[in-house]
Amino acid sequence: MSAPQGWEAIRAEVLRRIDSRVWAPGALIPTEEDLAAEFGCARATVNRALRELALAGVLERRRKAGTRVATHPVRKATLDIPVTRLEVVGRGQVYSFRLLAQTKAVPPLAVASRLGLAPGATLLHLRTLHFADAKPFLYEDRWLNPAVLPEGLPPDLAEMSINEWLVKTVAYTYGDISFSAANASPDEAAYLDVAPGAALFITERTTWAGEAPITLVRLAYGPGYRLHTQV
Amino acid sequence: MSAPQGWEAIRAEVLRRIDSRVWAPGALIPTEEDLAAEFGCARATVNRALRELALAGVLERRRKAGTRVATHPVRKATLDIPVTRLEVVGRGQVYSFRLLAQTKAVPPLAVASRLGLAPGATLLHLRTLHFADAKPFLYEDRWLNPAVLPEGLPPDLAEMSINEWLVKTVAYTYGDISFSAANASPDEAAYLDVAPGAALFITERTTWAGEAPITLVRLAYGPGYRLHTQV
DNA sequence: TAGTGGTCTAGACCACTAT
DNA sequence: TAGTGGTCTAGACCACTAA
Repeated sequence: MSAPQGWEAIRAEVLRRIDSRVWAPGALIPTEEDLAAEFGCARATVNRALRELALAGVLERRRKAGTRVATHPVRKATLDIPVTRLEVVGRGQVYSFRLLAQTKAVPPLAVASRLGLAPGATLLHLRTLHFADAKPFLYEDRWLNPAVLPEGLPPDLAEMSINEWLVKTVAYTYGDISFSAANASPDEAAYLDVAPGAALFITERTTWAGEAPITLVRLAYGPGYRLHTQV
Repeated sequence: MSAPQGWEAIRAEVLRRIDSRVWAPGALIPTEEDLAAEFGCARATVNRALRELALAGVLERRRKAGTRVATHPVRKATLDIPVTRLEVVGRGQVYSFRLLAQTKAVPPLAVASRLGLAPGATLLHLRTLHFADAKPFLYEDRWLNPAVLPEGLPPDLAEMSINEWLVKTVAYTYGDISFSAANASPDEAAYLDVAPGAALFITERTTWAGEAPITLVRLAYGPGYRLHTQV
């Protein structure tokens, strides 16, 4: 057996009561103090359990108003955003990558404005193809702000992909991510070895270190890719 | 000003030290006890801050081994999974939907097995088209376990979509979600008013109440849809 | 204004694990 | 086995807000 102890047991019991409709959606549940008395523990322990459930979107809490079972469960799903190499290795496949192009260029206006840079600023433009078991897995198109690279690019890009080198070298404090779908352009189709127009899963990330933009990267995954999580 | 106080201030300071490379990736940081002494607070307060950062993937903690700055920041992104109606309304558009079909049917084997049901079990099959400002927004294909519906389907489906009625009626305790991309089938293209083969953003959810499967639903979003979050 | 959640404290014991 | 994080306690004060 491994019955949860402590705050996890309380979280489980609260979930059970919600599931069995002892506490219906929208209903007010007892105060932390009352629950602590019922479960014979400190209020902080109940607080920990209810706080986690509120974070997960199961409960809605407001001071003075008390705690309610969420009516519209805006469930929160937590996604892991792994480094590509580890993602491939985690599937039991062999990882490799190939740098297709590395240039200095003035980015499109949309890129510059997304990064909050003046139009006309020069960025590094890198395009990389990542492989799983020697099969194309991911096409990466990256714009990189040279100002955040104290020593320029690493000399040896054989060992480590740009992304991995970046996260070791330039810690970022803030970023945003979006997911969408797009039809493969002729170029992308050729790189990923799929039919032109195939539906690709697209991840776009922008990252910042404080006020300074670091990079904007677009990842195009071949057909069959799935991002998966639990709620 | 609104300088953070308490554990949030500690979290901010730790992030600052990581960002400024006072604590490099992979480095061991002081123990909770030491930090509590430095910041002049209780160890529990430091623990709260470091726990949040570990949850976010910024730190890696192990008993006895101490706390390290994550080398491969498997950053965690938190996504909100809203009810479709609220998603549309949240964009400032008018929401409506149309139930295209409602039948009892034996689902494909893949569906039955994903739900852990015996092959041959009969499920409800619902197909719904959701609109934003009278434009097709989302095509929904849902299999529903009738065993979890104590009173059958609601008589009036004009007010509330199936999904919204479900979450009010059958609280679920567990689910999983996956995101992918797919080319629009001829049917989907017709419903969503896009070209056949257009890249659609696909969300698939399976939900459970305890041991009982509730529903498996596939949502196909038209081109232009983006799921967005911050890290 | 009073009720409720949010957080902090000082101390304690325990669980895990590097050595 | 000893060091470190994980959690709990009993009590306190504060922040927010419904009534």
